[in-house]
Amino acid sequence: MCGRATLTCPPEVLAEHFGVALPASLVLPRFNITPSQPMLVVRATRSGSPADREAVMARWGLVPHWAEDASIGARCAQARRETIAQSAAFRDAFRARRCLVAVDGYYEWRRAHPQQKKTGAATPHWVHRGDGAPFALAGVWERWTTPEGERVETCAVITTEARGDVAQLHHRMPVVVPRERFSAWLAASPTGASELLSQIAEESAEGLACRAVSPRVNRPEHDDAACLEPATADAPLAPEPQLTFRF
DNA sequence: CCAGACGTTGTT
DNA sequence: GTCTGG
DNA sequence: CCAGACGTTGTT
DNA sequence: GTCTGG
Repeated sequence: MCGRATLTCPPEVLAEHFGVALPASLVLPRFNITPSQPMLVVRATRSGSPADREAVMARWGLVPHWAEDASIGARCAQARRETIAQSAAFRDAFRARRCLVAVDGYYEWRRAHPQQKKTGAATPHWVHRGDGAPFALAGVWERWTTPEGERVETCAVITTEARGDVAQLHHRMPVVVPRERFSAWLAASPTGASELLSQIAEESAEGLACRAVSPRVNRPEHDDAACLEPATADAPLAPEPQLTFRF
């Protein structure tokens, strides 16, 4: 879950919402952001006050500082809330390098029936805020140095048990940080971060809406507004339990 | 002591 | 089936 | 997350 | 880098 994302809102909306200047390398709009691609992340500045933030682009798929090659990043696009504080790959970042991953939606694929594994019958859904605002996924970031000495910034999104109506889509969901908790999340002490994360996770479904969209988004090279087209109601391969436009 | 893992998803 | 690339 | 590849030799 | 398994 949460293995694709969107960032389609105007840059001035993003800058205002997160209280940052946007990096020059940010490309907008994005309708199909995949793991391995740059994500917009907001973090505390190196020596600034808790409210002092900066935005940078970080490759989606965290690579721990001790990794010998970057391949582990392919399996570290998400970090489980339940284990992040103990896991070797994520715990350092969780203590010292938490961030906000800026999105205005993410995709969730839902199979109507368990039997539909190889049949390509998973339907993509776009999860977004009912009010259309961008929002923040709880994340962590790392700086990895290649054998050649090049520095690469990477990030991961934290997932938790699905809450509320989003649970109808999937049993996991990203942790969503409400705007009033931005500073607390970025500034929490290493010990306080776990407690805060649990609190934030409980509220993660609030304000989210969802709609079934075109399978066009399945292909990572499709990065355009057609990905958000509502799924055509005809030719459903299987009856779906009532779950449609918005919660 | 050294060697080897270090992660998530989903699916059965 | 499993891994890599996007 | 899904899509697509998944292999070797030799020869041009 | 650090922990677990042998």
